[in-house]
Amino acid sequence: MNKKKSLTLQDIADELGITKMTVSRYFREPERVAKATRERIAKIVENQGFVQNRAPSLMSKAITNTIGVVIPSLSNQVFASLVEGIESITQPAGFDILLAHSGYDARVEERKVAMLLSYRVDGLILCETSHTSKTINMIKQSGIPVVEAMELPESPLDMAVGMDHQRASYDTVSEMVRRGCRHVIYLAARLDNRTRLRQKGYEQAMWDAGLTPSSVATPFHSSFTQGQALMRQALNNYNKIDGVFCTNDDLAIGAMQYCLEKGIRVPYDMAVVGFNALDIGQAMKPRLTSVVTPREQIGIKSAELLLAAISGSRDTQRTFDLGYSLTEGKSW
Amino acid sequence: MNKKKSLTLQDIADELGITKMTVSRYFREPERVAKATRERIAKIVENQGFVQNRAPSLMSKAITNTIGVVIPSLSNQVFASLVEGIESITQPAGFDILLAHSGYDARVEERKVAMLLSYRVDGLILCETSHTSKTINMIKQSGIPVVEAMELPESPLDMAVGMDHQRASYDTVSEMVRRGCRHVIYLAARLDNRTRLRQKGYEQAMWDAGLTPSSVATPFHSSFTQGQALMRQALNNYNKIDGVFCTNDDLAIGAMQYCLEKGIRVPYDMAVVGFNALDIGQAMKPRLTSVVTPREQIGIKSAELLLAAISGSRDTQRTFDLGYSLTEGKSW
DNA sequence: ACTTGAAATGTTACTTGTAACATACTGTTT
DNA sequence: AAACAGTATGTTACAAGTAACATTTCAAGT
Repeated sequence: MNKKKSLTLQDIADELGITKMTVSRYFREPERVAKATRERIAKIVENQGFVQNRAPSLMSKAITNTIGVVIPSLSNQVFASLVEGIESITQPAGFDILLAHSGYDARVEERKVAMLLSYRVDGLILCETSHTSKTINMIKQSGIPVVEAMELPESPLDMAVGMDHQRASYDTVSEMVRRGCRHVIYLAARLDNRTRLRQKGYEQAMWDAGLTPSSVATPFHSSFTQGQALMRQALNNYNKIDGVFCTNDDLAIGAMQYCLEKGIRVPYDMAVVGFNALDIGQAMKPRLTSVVTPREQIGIKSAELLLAAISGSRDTQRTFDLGYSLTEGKSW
Repeated sequence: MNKKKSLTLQDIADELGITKMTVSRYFREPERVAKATRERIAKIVENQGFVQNRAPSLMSKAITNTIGVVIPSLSNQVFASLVEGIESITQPAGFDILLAHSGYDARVEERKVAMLLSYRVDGLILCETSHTSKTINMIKQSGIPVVEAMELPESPLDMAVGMDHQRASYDTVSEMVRRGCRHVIYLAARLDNRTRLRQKGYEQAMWDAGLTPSSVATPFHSSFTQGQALMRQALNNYNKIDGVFCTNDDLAIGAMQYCLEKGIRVPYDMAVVGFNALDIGQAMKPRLTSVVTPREQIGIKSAELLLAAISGSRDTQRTFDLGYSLTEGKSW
């Protein structure tokens, strides 16, 4: 079974003794086609499982009604919510999403952006702020609008929607200190930019409280078992820890489990705080305290801005801070 | 900043006083282009961030070097591994992946398949076995090869790679009984086909052991908090439970946490077994016993079969069972 | 000097849907 | 009967790469 020569508008037109133009109209402005003709076309389309070839309209039309989205990971609830937010806007607007993932690697992002641009997407949403120069070059050349989602880079490529990770971190760690923690350690996995920003906020908060920041990191990407390992390492390296601030909930859960295993009581002996407020943290005993990131809102706002820019009506504001909040659990 | 009229091969050719055919060759078979010319083209491509328009080649070439992949969810480690497996094969072979997600909904799958087919992908990998008739129609019409990954449907659309969920379930529950469980309850979230198959296996194992199966289900999609809720419900409804078999690890973790909270000791008072063997289960105390699904292998095999079929060399075998194993934790 | 052949580049026609404009046909109004 | 509006459909040219074949160029072999 080879790839068949696919059915075309012309094939349908021939079968009905009309021209492909009428069939083309059937799809784009059906009310312009006589009801009888419409039904005859519909019948063939149904029976034969006809799907239009998108290529010619990519060529002849300026707008393709597609946007490209590059997320770093396919298994992170954070980006799932982000994409959900995006789709809630793009789908009713008749836009398709081409999705790609970069594995947190700027060179992979470059490859994926090139692929998306080869399909002449009308806009891009990226979830990272560090890009290769080739990526930047290609995007500039294409002239399409871009939203960088999640962070608030100092000089965005174009537009940015996100929150201030460093500040969220600063505030949260400050509150840990206010609640009595004196030796808070920062646990970090593979260092992407958001991890670094959160670390900065943590360090600042510690210095400002007259305390000394210390962190434990792993080059592996974050996971529950890495969280365990980091907690073990932290306990080995430092002997007066009374709190850990984790770059995300995966690590926090792992850390909390390790404490449980070693008889370290959370929060009495050890405060554990995470970032992102995933569902898992809510199911834990004790319930995890975590920074809530407005990821679905970020997706919605990003898509709205992008569609506005595509249709030519840009906001003068380029950067949108959607803030953050906190789920207060029982882990601090 | 509007979408610019994008740079074309012709533009580059004009700038160098050659024809676009030579520039086209530069991309497809660079060794056929004189070194000097090659370098002149390269310079422009680099400087201007040129990206080829894919549309014309979608039209003029039979093969597009792309495959479409539809996964049900963007936040499930299971499908992340599957896609990783797929890409490990397709990328070195020069194939791009167009990714879409269906949210476990056959009508959304239909929309996404239509979108992918409109780009004339050379093959499809789907992760579900229940499709709308329109989906089936469109795929049949296109004539491209399809792999259904994860399960082993009785009559696959085309090819299938996966494992026997019912059997894995049967064996695992049988082992729970052998270890002394007498009142095992099945916990299920939103009923997709795999959940149903696992339930069947569970029920069969219970009947075969002379025991009565009972289950607790929720229409919501699975999550850790749903796991807690289901465990609560199970304990309310049935008063002699000594084990739960969960349709996946999310539910199992939630269930285990609920037990912990209520002072029910796992595994002494209650055995908890999950499905998929995610990292989180390994970080739990007690470590979760779970069925290991060979998802990366499924991805690899699916991609291999698909690429083989695209290049015209099909295996006679249509269905591939990659088996399963078990991580034995401390939760049974 | 002449042939040969391989390397480099060019020419032409084709892919399929769509914008823009043109035409045919119907029934209604004056 | 002529004019007209409105609906339905048709005609033509075009988008940007590529397959297939054609041509040019130039050094090597006789």
